[in-house]
Amino acid sequence: MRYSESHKAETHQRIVMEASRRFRRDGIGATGVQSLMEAVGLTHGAFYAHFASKDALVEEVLRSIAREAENPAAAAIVGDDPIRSFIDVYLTPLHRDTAEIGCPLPTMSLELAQRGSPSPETDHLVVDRLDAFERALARADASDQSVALLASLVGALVLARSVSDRALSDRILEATRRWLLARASS
Amino acid sequence: MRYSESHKAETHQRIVMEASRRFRRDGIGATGVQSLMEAVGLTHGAFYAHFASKDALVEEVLRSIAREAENPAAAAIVGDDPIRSFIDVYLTPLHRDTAEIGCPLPTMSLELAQRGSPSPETDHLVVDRLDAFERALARADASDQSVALLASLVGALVLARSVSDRALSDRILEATRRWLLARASS
DNA sequence: TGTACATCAGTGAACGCGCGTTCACTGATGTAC
DNA sequence: TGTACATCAGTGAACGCGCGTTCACTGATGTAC
Repeated sequence: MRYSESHKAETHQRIVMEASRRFRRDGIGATGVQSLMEAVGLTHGAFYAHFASKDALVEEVLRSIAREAENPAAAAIVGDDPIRSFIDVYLTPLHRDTAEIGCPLPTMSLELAQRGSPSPETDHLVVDRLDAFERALARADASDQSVALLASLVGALVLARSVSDRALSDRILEATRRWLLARASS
Repeated sequence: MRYSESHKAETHQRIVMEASRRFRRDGIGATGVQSLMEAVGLTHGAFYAHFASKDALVEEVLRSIAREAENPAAAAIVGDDPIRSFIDVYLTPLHRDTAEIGCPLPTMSLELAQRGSPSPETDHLVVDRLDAFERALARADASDQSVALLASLVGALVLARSVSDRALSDRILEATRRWLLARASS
């Protein structure tokens, strides 16, 4: 069946977006090509009309995430106190429970490294975030603080998503948030 | 072939220790039963003379890690300034590059959660660490600070292991270390 | 305007592979007679 | 002391399964005549 001119590009984009959500929610390894294509409404064979391999999809998803400014993690770098806003949005139960539209670093960064494909895409995600922090901070120790802040945020989300005790998970988010706001807000 | 009385327990322990290293270095999913048993010098079939399943091994490894005090992450909670010592040891290139004998949280915690088996073992690892911090801190905001400190340490190690640029990786460790020592040391 | 052909996104069976797991079997050693 | 048997850690072939990937094929539509 032949489709309208934009049809392929639209399908392509739907695959990328679904993968982007699943990679962040379930991880890359746990996202199979077959179930991914089923979710998009196609059979697995069609995948290779759009991507040379799963790794090629991973790269495109990373580029797509780096591009988008709509994810909660990126959207909050605005307002009077952008750092405070970012912390407030990042360390919420909502962000913890909706990994599929959240920051890719807590879920994907380590897996990308363990997969052994050291593409510079991960570095870009980290560097872009650090640059945004440094711009918003504009302090003497902005460089160190940006790094420490990002590490705290990512670590808190990793731990909050890892523990099974909901109360402990909430405590991790709230305590880190309080502590960071007392020390890191500009 | 029948073996000496302690032989089975020794083999059992060798499997647990090898798995403990591999789980932390490569991840649980990436550690296959076959290659694990090969590393111990046995065939894969023998695995089930020691463990009911791979999940049973995972649980025993977690218990083993919680028990051991020899890993660098736990060993440093001593001396005049135990928090400082801990930070100094945790945020080193050595710890980053020897995940197999390091803290299990950066590598294993998220994967345990993603596997969907919410055993309380992960929670114990986190709670034990937090308790140790609180005891060493003994300050008014010790609870918040313990959580934020652990989050920073875990996040920094996750990020340092994720980026491919070695200089950036070193910078993540050093900047977080400087920032934490200036604010979190007791 | 009507017919023949080219295009190509998507189909679905099949590929080799490694996974966790099962199980009939081996054979060196400890124990019983 | 010598022989027969029981034990059981470890062997290795085989299981079903899902993975990523390949490929001959389909068939609705756009284009050419």
